[in-house]
Amino acid sequence: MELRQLEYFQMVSRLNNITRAAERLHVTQPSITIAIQKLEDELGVTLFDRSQKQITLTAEGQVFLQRVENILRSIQDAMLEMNDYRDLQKGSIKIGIPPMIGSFLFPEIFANFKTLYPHLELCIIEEGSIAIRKLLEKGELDLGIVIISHPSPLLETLPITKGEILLCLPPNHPLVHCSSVPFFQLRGESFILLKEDTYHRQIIMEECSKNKFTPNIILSSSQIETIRGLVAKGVGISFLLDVIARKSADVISLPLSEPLFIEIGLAWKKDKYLSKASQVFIEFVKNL
Amino acid sequence: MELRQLEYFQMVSRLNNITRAAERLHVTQPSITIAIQKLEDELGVTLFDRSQKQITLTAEGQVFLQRVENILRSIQDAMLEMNDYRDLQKGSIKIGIPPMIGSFLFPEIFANFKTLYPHLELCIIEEGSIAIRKLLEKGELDLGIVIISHPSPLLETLPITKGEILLCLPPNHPLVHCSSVPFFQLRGESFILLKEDTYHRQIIMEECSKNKFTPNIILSSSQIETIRGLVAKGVGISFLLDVIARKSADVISLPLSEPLFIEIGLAWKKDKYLSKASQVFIEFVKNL
DNA sequence: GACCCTTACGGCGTACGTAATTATC
DNA sequence: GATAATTACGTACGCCGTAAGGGTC
Repeated sequence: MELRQLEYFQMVSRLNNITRAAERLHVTQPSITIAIQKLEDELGVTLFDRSQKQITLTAEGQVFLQRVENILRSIQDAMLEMNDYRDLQKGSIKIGIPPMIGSFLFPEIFANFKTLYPHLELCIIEEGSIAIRKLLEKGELDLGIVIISHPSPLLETLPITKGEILLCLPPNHPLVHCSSVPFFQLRGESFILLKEDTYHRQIIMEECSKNKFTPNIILSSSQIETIRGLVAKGVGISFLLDVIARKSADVISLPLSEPLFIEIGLAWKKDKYLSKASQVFIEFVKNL
Repeated sequence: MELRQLEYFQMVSRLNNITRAAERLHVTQPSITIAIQKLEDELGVTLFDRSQKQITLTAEGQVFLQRVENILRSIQDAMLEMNDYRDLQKGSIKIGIPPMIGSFLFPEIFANFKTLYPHLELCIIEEGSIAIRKLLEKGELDLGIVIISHPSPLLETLPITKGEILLCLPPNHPLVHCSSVPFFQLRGESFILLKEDTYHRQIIMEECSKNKFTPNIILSSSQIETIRGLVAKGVGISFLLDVIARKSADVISLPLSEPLFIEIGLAWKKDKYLSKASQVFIEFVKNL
């Protein structure tokens, strides 16, 4: 059985005339005669009554026509849907966003992208940056926003922006009047950090070990807003990205004497197939 | 787009492996590679991720697979249905007919059915009603005419008609002038019965045991005509269905004092696939 | 190096078109 | 005799199989 035969059959059924059907389909009418004969042979039924000059569907032919109309419509639908994907009328991107970065960078990117590509769905996975990297490497995410200072051989990256990690203090903290703070001075402080699965935390921990002390971590959260609240209340100190810290009126943020810069970027698995939608997103980010 | 491409696509999707798919489909694997490439070209989307050693469906591919599974199933269905019709044109029904019932009921049904469905062949298996029931339950018959007073959990039944079992006597028998005969009066008679594999015989035997005697069976036959001849010659007495007995001029038939009724019907195996032809026959009998 | 997919190429089947034939009104 | 379907036949396109080439683990 061939689709062509079904299409011929459908047209002949509609027109009750092989010659007209042939004209419509831009083939000669013997082609249609043969095609339908073969179809009938294969099915083992007579689809058309040829006893009159004008051929008409038999009872079996009518039943088969119903089926064929359905089948051809389904195929049409499937092709149209694929066209939609091709033309980006459809498609979804699974993208991982870590809390620190997602909270300031993503809303902006997201809004702009959606106005350009309203049909594309962005499926957001909120995880720590280390978890996101693992998911990317496993191929379970299409894209992720990560700190690209720790490059992975499995991932392709595209820088988006840079940020500085600032020390965040309660307003009544003795250090608030310094213009910058050396890291070792934080030795005795209570630290409030992001959860273990983030590079942000890893960076702070590395600084501590460089300065030969183990931080007193009194709390870990993955919610920026929680951390900020705790710092404001004087529970402890923390570290936020500059863009976030600046928006926080109730905490004081200061640069470190040896400033900590991080580079933020988009990442995806090398050599993995990227859906058209993901490719478009990468292009979009490139042109920011 | 070609059906072959869709079939290849489906198999590759299922196995995630072109080589295996090629083996299953009895083609070489380049054929599949090419077919799928062309499909992707036509659709304008990438269906498979070929970056790993093992190819896997892309997001678009997964969507397309759903569609394709549907389409191929529809086509399969359409072909199966046409096969059913083909069987209607060339097909045959294996139907079991017991002697007593077949001899009066079947000729009439058969003749009418044949005029309506001249293409259908009715293949008649003549066996006793018990044997027919067993063949039905084994699935070796499509349909059977049986006495449905003894229902079977494996069989579906459709009542056709009822009949009364009449006592048949030679014209010179002392009981012929009675209007009805009590069964116990037959104690000393010579019985001529149908063979062991019939319910008809079983019913008579049950009556005997109810009346506490063992019949003197001098002969068993499966031929109604033989039985009738023997009764006419005065060899013994027998029992025939009313419709048959009435047509027999050379024997006298009388009702029993406690009349024996049987219900006759069409039966077929539950849950067994019924060919279109058999379905048509059942419908035909329903509308008698 | 083993496995798997893709590319290259030649043969063959077959679907198509042209032309002739048959059938119906 | 006109219209329409079928049959007959030669061509040409395209699918398939064989063989070689590139990737990945």
